[in-house]
Amino acid sequence: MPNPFDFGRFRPSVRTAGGEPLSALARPGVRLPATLPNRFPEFAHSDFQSFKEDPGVPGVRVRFAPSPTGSLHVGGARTALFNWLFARGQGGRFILRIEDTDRERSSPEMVEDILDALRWLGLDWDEGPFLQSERLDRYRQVADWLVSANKAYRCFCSTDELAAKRQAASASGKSWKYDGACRELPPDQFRARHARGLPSVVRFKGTRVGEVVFEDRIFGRIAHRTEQIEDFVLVRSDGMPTYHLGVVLDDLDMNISHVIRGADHISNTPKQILLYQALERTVPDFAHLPLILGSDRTRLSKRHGATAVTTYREQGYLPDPFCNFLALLGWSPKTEVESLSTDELIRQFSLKGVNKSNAVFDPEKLSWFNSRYLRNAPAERLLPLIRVELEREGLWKGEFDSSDRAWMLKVIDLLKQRVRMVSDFATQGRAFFTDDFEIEDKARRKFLKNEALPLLMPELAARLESLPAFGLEEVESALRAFAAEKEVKAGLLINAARALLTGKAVAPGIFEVMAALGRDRTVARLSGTSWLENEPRAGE
RNA sequence: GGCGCUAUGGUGUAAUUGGUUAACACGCUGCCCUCUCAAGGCAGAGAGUACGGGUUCGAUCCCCGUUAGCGCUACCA
Repeated sequence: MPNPFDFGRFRPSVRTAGGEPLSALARPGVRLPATLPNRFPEFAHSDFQSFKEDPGVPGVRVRFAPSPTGSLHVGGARTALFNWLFARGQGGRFILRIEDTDRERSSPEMVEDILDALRWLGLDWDEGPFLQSERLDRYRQVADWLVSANKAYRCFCSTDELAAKRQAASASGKSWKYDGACRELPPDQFRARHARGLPSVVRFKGTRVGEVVFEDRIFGRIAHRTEQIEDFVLVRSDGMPTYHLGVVLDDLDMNISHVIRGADHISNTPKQILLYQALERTVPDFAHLPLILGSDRTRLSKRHGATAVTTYREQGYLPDPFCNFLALLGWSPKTEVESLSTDELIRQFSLKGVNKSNAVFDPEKLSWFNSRYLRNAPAERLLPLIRVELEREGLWKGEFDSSDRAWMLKVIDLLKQRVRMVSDFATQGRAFFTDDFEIEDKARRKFLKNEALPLLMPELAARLESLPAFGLEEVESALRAFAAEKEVKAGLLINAARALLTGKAVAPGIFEVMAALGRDRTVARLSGTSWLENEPRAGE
């Protein structure tokens, strides 16, 4: 097995135009403040001061950091999966963090929803979930330090002012980024505005020479010139940290070794690297994952149908095939075998197998994985899942899991062959679990039109009723003998029986159905005549 | 608009220190099996690797340009 650490240790660098490392320009003697009381005593390596002295050792620590502005979608699930697979494969730690600094859009319900979805997928976390909203003091503390070290500054420009400038620029066809109006505010002006109680944000004081270069584990070398990186906001006027401050500080405090996240963050990475530099810390490894798109090659969204993981759970998809399918979006195993159990996924996953191009989400293939999994799963495993579906339909009976358990397992084995989702057991298999079912029109049209049937079926029922035993073979030979005797094709009887017994045009082999239903139910349904009365309406 | 990234059948992905009939899976078509539908078996269609140049005996692979798509360009994350 290839060693996933084979590709060497990439370190990003920031260089001036002259080529010397930017850290050489950093002001000497600047120290971080003593850390606040640790709000996360669970962290083994979270001491912001000390871990720098102890590089190398930590091992793999990765994280998934969704923001609770919506429920977990397939893109997020794939990101979580890859982090989890990497951690599990490396014997590392998988940490869950909730980025809820956007007060407007975040909600506790969504946090629960995301946790639920992750649990369902089987992606268990080792630490967390940690909420950024509980670390506010820490962000402010570090932001203050940054300001005092002249690596950030307070900006009094109002959003209106900025919007106006941006407007003006775009009106004349030019791009605009923050002009640094407050960057070198004279002390007296600063004091004056401060005294007036003007709201302000904290902006990062970026350098304007050289370029930021980093080696992405997946995309390779990525370079940005620093001049195109504006002085981004670190702390909003309401005191809440922005994403950039949040991620960097959290990844530092949580001692994250590999940042594995969506490629939509590639362009943010240089900003964050600058921040790491300003904080005088080493930078984690970055691995950006290609994005998942809808069938029209635009970013997956609601109008592409289901994007929330919970929707798939509700529709009867299973976590294992779901993860298997997700893993194949952007990653491929070394071998040609695509159907992998979660354990095999862990064993085979490597960042080296991840490609760079965006992938289109194909529900058909997901469905194939799901049906394949269902077909091969032992009935015992499926029973609890099916129970949920039957309960939802009001079809569940206690005996199914007690006195009739053996029978139930047999029925599951029968039905699982041609099912695509768990919910199909309750719909396609309804007639096995209750006598209250309808004969679908399609079955009527296909199988019940022959005029001889109203006479034949009750007679067949009588024949079956008198059978000494009601096993597969007895039933089959009885039906075939009856067909021969009446000089009709066995298929005519078989298909009519299918419609009468299951209500469906599609069902398992008819003799298996009869054996599973048992003599009484089989005879009753075949001899019943109610189907003659409800003719389907004309035109249907 | 600026900046960044990407580009192999319809979809997901393989492939070669540059040399293969460009491979596998989903989907699709036909046949077999057969009591329906799946499954399974067999056979097939579908890309000449976005386009245009270059380097080379030879390019999907290296270089340049173009195009397209996506991402970033917020006091969202």
